[in-house]
Amino acid sequence: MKTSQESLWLENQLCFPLYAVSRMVTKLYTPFLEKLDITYPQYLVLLVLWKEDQITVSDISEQLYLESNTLTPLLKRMEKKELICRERSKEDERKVVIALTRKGQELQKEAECVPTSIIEQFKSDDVKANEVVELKLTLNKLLNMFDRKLSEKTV
Amino acid sequence: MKTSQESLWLENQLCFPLYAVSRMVTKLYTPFLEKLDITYPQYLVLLVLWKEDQITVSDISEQLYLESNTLTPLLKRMEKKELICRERSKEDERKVVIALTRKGQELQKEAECVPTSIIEQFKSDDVKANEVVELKLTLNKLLNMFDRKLSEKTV
DNA sequence: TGTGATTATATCGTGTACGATGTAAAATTC
DNA sequence: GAATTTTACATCGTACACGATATAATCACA
Repeated sequence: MKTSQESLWLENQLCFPLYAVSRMVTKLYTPFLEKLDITYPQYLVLLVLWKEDQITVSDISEQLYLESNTLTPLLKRMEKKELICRERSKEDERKVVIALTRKGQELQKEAECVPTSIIEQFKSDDVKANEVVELKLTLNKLLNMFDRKLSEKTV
Repeated sequence: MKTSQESLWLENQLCFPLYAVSRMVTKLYTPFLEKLDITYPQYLVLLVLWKEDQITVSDISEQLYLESNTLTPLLKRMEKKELICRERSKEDERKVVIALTRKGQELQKEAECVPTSIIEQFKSDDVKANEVVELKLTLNKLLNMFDRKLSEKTV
């Protein structure tokens, strides 16, 4: 049984390795994304748009769990780089439709090598492939759980 | 076998749930930390200091994997809140020693309930306790691996 | 049909993160 | 022991995150 003091040790926390690994993985992407002149959150937006183009800000918001206060400035920066277009919907003037430009579409080909390059760096003697698979499964379960909790609170 | 297109789908990425869950867990802490008038990274600094007081900025940097460009302003804000003292070391004028104030020490008692409150929220029908343990183990392995890689590059 | 509630996005302020660079003290080298 | 290198922090600029709030368009319904 852990004492209440011990429960406050950094090495006993789950949250800390989650926070630290997340930042380190983002750093892994940086050299690859720099070549494409994009940041990691911008890459995530592109992943969403490459799957489905011409979607609203709130569609992106739902998929990435980022609010408009984060997305609006981020999307404006992507517009300035001419990766996307932002346009008010005709049917519903509240909505803003995000569409890939030619440049944004063409970036997909250049990005196709990124995922395997990253996975490569996860391989090591200590961390087996099946552990990484388990990690991803558990994280996705947690994500869905937190997602449900959030929507329950709104209702 | 995944196509190169499919490898760019958000749901096939490992990095994304890592990034999203990390942010969500930080949000879980917010209501608890707000009562203590601290942020999540400030809480991490306190965790380090509660274990070992009177350490240098680079000691904290090593444990949290945060550089001085992040820590210096963060520690200054904590100094303004009178949680810590920042003082140049007499032996080595380059070093800055961080020490808890009385207020910073006393905050520990109030924080002791936080870890269990958070763990409580991880429990769910979908995510079993042993999965959370596995998650933590794998994340720590990855953290150590990336840590080694970083130090190799410096050498 | 008007009017209050809801929705979709934007703005503002604060606090991280982090690459690049600066600076002064200490260590190393010649 | 002076010059060079390294170390320990600090500063600067840019880009997220996010709580709180604003605003305009749409919806709901009395």
